[in-house]
Amino acid sequence: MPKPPTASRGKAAPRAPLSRARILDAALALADEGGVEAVSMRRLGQVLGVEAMSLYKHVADKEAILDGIADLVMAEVEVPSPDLDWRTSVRRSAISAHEALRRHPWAGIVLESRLNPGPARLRYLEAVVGVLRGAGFDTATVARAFMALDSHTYGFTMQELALPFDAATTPRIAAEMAARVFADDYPNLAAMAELAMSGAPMLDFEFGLDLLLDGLERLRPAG
Amino acid sequence: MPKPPTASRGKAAPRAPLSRARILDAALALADEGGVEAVSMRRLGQVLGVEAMSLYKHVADKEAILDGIADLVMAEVEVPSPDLDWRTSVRRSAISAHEALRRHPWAGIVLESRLNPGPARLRYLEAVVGVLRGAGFDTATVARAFMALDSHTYGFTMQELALPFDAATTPRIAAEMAARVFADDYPNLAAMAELAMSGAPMLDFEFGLDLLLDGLERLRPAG
DNA sequence: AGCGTACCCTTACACCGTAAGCCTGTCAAG
DNA sequence: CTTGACAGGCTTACGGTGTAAGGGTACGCT
Repeated sequence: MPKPPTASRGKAAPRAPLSRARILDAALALADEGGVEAVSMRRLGQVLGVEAMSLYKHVADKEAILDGIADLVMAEVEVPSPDLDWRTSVRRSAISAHEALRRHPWAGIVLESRLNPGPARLRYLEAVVGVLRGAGFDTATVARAFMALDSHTYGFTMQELALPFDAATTPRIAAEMAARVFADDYPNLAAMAELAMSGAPMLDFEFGLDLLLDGLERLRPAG
Repeated sequence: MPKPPTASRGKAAPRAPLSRARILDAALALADEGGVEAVSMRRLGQVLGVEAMSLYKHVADKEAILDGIADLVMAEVEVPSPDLDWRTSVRRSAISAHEALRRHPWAGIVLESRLNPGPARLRYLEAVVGVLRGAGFDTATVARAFMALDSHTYGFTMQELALPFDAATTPRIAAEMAARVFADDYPNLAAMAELAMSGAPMLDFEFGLDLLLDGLERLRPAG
């Protein structure tokens, strides 16, 4: 006696019919709570009440799933608006990207290892490039500027996430690090650790961002 | 009849006795030619003429191996000298780090996911922080400046490596991309693709780097 | 001579991604 | 109503992964 696969009529189907979107949502949730290595085809199937192989009817690869959830994260970042002035527009979207990447700590690594940008990423790229061009930068400078800005966003976030402390626990761990590293061998790092112990915020995404934006503004052709 | 495990006396031993260093060297080679996913305990053992489990006598984990080879890469980067002026010193070491990461394309991702810096990394951190402090920056600014500089180094390199083209093949692939992306949907990206097709170098590590250094110089207390 | 021990091997387990093929409920065409 | 195609799920299997547990052996020391 096979258990009824779907109710014969309008009775609520025992499970929703599975779809690319449902798979990606579940994968995103898995990644958020357990990191990328927590999303495996088997576990994903389990969460969805389905066997692992069933996923392959809706998705080519595990790679495709990673592509998908990476783009879901990209879809969360605020696309720069062409209506604001270029600087605040780009600044806001960079900050928004930083926040999105922090919300999904696994996403940086995944995005960086992806070859083909998804639609959300393309939309973002298009908009940023558009705003920069609109600001009067020539094409070559736009390319360089974009690389610099995005490098800071990704690089900063990933270092930040790799750091062994989050904002809340900074002083504790910093003290521990200071002890390990102590004085003699690394005096300069010890000074940094001391600073961190004082509770001063060490992580300032906007510092580097503004350095870059200031520099770009200075390069911008008048008009 | 077990094959002679080691020659009874001075006859050249059939294999060197295995050691952490030998393991790391082999792992580094493996990673360089096949990426991180090419370094597995079994394959590593095979390369060293040894069974996988034997590695665990010299190394705690696979993680420890990754820690090790990551630090080997860090050891390749030029530590900033306190004798040069701060700017050229920091600049040179950033460029050197960029080159080291390019030589070992897998290293960026590995380094970013590592929690505890190895000795080479510590040496590098200590030196950079030292030079920045020597340049007159106060501690808080040193922390921010360092984060910004390192973010650019890592972020840029990783984007660069994720890009589907290297310098040589740029025009070809860019053309292909331009076709895929074509005009209507992403006019700005199309313009970028066109630029890339013209053969103009798109990747300029030093552009963003100098933006940051210029900004820092301006922030630097006089004297 | 005998012992400790450093080193390597064997076996085994739980997990991974996915190729190949089967089974069955649904639905449109005849 | 019958029939056939087919979509969407399941089963099984293969070759890979990291590593826990324990077995054996050859060397250096006393």
